[in-house]
Amino acid sequence: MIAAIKGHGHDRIAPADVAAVGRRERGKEEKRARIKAAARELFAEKGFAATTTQEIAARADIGTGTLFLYAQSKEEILVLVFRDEMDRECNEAFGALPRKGSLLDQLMHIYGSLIAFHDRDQGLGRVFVKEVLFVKEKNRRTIYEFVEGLIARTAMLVDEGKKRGDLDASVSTQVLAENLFAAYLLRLQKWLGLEEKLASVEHIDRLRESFELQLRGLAPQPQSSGSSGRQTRRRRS
Amino acid sequence: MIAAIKGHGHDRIAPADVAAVGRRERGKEEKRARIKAAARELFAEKGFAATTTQEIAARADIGTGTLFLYAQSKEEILVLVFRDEMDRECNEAFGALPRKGSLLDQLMHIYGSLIAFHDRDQGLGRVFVKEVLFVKEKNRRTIYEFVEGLIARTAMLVDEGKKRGDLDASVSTQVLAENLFAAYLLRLQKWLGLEEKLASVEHIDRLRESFELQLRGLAPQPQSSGSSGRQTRRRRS
DNA sequence: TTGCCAAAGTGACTGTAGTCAGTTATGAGG
DNA sequence: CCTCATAACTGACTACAGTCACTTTGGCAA
Repeated sequence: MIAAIKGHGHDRIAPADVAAVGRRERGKEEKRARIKAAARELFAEKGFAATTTQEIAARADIGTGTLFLYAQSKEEILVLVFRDEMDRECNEAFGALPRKGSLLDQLMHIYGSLIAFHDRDQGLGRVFVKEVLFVKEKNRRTIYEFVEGLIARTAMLVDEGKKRGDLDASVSTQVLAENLFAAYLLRLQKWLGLEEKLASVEHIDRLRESFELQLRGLAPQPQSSGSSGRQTRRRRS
Repeated sequence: MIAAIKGHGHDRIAPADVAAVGRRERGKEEKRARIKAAARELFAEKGFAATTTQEIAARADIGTGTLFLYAQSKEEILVLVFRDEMDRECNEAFGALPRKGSLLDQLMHIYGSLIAFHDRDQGLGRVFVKEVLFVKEKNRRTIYEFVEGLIARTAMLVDEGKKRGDLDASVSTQVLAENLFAAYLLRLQKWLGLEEKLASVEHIDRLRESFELQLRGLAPQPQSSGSSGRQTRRRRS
């Protein structure tokens, strides 16, 4: 298939050229794509549990063993697929961010759309959310990146909130972002893991309550130096 | 082994009597105990992955099939074992609660000791934490109860904090308790799941930061009615 | 006591995730 | 062009979680 382009002698390829990365790399990328496509289809058709790795390999037209060069477990195959879709959803959500809303509005916009996303396929979501923080794969850039990326983007929102004056400057952006994400993750896990068979709308409401409480009292202090003197200002009323 | 006590004729058992629940129930309870013991030993000896369900069954002196009457998966066997130990740890921690500490101190006492507990066996902890919110077993009273129980006890601490005047009365006890637990769980999952190979002490520090931020600004308002303006918009009962 | 039913128990068996010893393709150097 | 090193690939195979058709046991009523 199209040996082409390989002039013959010593025409060095530009190191970072896109198309000229050699057959190996291109082949791998193409296989990875085929695996994702095959898995996506089969999971949609029959669900995660009922799909066998053999089937995935067959539909992707590769050997069984090859599959496990690209993912270290069946669960990781799902993660491979899901990560793409989560990224897309996430990018859309951040793209359509209401520029003039409060921080809470913005957070709900993002995390609400993620909950809505999971609402569309709870079966797969369940497995994904379970694996989320437990995937150890050689080729980084899957879950870890996704989680950290989401937290980082949340941190950006928080930072903007600070600049707008919604939040006191002494609040740690990173800690707050993690706390917000933590509330989201717990909600997701309780929803998809345990019973709690509420409608997704209710989960969104609950999440809003969590967020509200986290943001409460973090508005800038009128004038005093940053740190609010911890607790008790007045003892028992 | 001590057939005993079964007088012989028609000595009716008091319906809710502890020891006289009939051979069936006693047999089941005893088997459950044997399973837990066997699993505990084997997991400690060889780790979770290297232990087979056959081995557990053999050491517990029951058939393979029987094992799966008591747990629906290998992971659930671990949960069975771990739940007991977590309970013990948890009870000890709550028992030794510093009565005169601040809410933050109390929270750190409880959750710090849980982190220390997990520090002692990270391999098993990893599996446990992964399963925590995803175990669906017929006989309730395992994970769900543990998680909800811990949240409820956290809520008690929060409530006491309110009574002491550490927290404003308008703060939702339940929501705050869940938020605190969420921060703990995320920390645990990042620790045992992803890399983050920090020492447990560091995780404790990070957790304290999370808790501090969550409690910040929740002290009672001097006199005005609850909300600090800005972004509380919805209320919910 | 006996007979019956349902609950509990069993282990040979099955389906499948994941491995590994062996094969093939790629590309670098000569 | 050929040769060699090694990365990529393969599918027959293995180990094991979990099932299921059958057996045993316990409890109860006649």
